[in-house]
Amino acid sequence: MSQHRHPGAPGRAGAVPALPDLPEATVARLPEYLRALHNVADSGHETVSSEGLASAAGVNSAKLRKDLSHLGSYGTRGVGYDVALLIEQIEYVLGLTQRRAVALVGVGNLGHALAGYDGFASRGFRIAALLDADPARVGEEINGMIVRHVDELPQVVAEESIAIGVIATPAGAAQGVADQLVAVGVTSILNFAPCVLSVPEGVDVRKVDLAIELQILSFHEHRKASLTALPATGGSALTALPGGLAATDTQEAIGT
Amino acid sequence: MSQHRHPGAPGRAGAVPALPDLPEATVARLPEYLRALHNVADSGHETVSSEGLASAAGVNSAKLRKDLSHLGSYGTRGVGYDVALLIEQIEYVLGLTQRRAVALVGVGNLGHALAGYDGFASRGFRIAALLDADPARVGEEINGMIVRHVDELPQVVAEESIAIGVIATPAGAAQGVADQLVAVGVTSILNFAPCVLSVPEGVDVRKVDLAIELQILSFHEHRKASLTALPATGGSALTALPGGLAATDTQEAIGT
DNA sequence: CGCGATTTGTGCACGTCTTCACAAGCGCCT
DNA sequence: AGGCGCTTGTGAAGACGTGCACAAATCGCG
Repeated sequence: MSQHRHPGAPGRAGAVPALPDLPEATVARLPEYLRALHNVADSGHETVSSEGLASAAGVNSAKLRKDLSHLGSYGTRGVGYDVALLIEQIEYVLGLTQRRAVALVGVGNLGHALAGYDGFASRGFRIAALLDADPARVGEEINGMIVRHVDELPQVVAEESIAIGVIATPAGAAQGVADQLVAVGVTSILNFAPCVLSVPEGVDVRKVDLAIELQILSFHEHRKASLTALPATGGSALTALPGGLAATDTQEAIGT
Repeated sequence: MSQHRHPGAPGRAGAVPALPDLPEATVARLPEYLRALHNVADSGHETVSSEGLASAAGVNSAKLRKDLSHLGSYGTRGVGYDVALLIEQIEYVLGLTQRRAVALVGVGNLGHALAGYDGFASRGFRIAALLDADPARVGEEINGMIVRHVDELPQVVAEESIAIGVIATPAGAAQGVADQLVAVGVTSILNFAPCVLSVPEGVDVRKVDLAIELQILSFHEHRKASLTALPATGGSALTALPGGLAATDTQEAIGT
């Protein structure tokens, strides 16, 4: 392993240099590494150690090294990782070498915000279409784009070669929209509606539920409260939490 | 074990009936079960089997049973789970018996949408304060609430006894806001800014990064494309994905 | 040219999560 | 009252993810 030759990234023509099938946990962390790497690059460093990158990404350095090793990584012992090269590698693996077009269905409260979110544009995506089922919303202009009716999905997807759909409708409408998306060839869905989607095999769904995140935090609050209520000496239950707002993980000190 | 007596939920006075410390993976799924249970309740069923609830929540029934067993669960063999009782139990464990107040910092694009998101209100939370650092935004009314300046945090937190903060600022401002939140006694943070927060021990942080979710989907798209490109017979690469938009997981057929 | 400082890549052990498979328990019907 | 079918709760096995600790590799310096 690790003869110094780049297996896939640079010659980005035919693609298909046999993507290694990474552990899901690793895949989920690669985007975070990518973001951290861009920060490091912006701060002028050409290389970064696993330690430095790990703390910038909020993980343990051993985990980071193992993750990177899975993609046949590009580090140099005694030196660290070449920032530019690693960015290129991760972007390649994540399929971000070309900007991906996504369709956003549901331009309500949340959809509106997503349509205007520039974090998508800066991280490899292009919102290529806004769609809604409500005729009252069709025609509205958001962020320079016109909202079209969801029934135009077939044309829209064909025009823009869209493979990813984002659902930001109410829960009741989500399954229907998912079916429509699948029917026109979308194979990845990001679902913001609080419901389970059922899709054919081969279609990937990820779900983001804002209330669930809060509920998980609520559990920990509850547990913390029930612990500080009994134990002996501690004192300073809910109201205290005195000074020390200092660091714990220390992500500063990146390259150097 | 499992003598039929409710360890904690009903007598909701003194609390502290020794929360069992659940596996994190279980905690992360409880909110989904809760949502599914409300659906079941709305459809009129009084009991539900692990199979039924599991498919409504999009998980495997063995996993659901084990999860519920961790909280000393309330099922009856041969019958299933009492829907109302289970709802009460899970809400208790998640600390949702009283509505929790949260402070939302950052009323930009995304923050605006979060402020108007009714999913919070209906799932046990109350947005008790909107804050922003930009003087131009202070005073604005959103959804019946007035935006206050972030420096008023100490008063706001005291007034409303807030323990959870939501950060929806740009990445650059997030760490500063987190420090401020921690300083006034907030012990749980939901972070929408694309950056790592460093906080003292005892403070919980959960992160939601919308672009990361898309990048994970992008990886799977890339992999699917690189697989359908080579293999022999398949054909129908990107453009096809013919009919069959049918079900796979089938979450319908809930109780019955 | 060799040596020491540094940092990656990884074998191994450990812990957590998932899944299977089945005994124990419950209600209903005869 | 007894038996039968259904469903929970759980032990045990397996899969997966994590973190330690160290050998291998590279650089820079004397």
